[in-house]
Amino acid sequence: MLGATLRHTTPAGAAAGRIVEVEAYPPGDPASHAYNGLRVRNASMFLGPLRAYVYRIYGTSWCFNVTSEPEGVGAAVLIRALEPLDGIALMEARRGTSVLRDLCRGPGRLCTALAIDASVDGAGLASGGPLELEPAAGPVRVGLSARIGITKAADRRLRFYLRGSPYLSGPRSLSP
DNA sequence: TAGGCGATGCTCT
DNA sequence: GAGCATCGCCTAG
Repeated sequence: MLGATLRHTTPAGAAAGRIVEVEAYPPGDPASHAYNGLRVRNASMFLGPLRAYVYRIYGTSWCFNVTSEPEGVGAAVLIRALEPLDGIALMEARRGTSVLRDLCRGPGRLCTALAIDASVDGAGLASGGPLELEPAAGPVRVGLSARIGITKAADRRLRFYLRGSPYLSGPRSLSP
């Protein structure tokens, strides 16, 4: 996932960014929304690989995940931050800021910038559709750390980021 | 940069 | 009724 490009095309235009930070929520993980089995809310996690799983958090923000396991197995990768690439004016308008570093730094912010909400929950990520995931162009330098903002299984090192990227979320100390 | 806090809509117990 | 895979605004240093 790291280094891949996420693009969302809407009637307002296209917006895209390079994925620089993710967190894994694998099968059997107590912190995963799929841990307690298939529910209405988490149904998209069980659809098979490369599907969108979108949910609302704290009543105010959306979070975007990409499913990662075969159909029937609930697991996903949370996209935590992007490096803005295309449609920057559109993202600035949606976010209400022109600070490039802040456009997609954090899971809720990148959803606002790309206009991702419940309407794309369960959608496929094949090229040609409104939501697209383009593979990384080349090798990337990966760092890892504990995940941010969770309480269960908080010690597992399942947060992955592009070393040296200025577009990472969380405190600097977490991304050496 | 770090820490506190309110807003807000679910799901689960 | 509690607890969140968060954010923006504020203050202190």
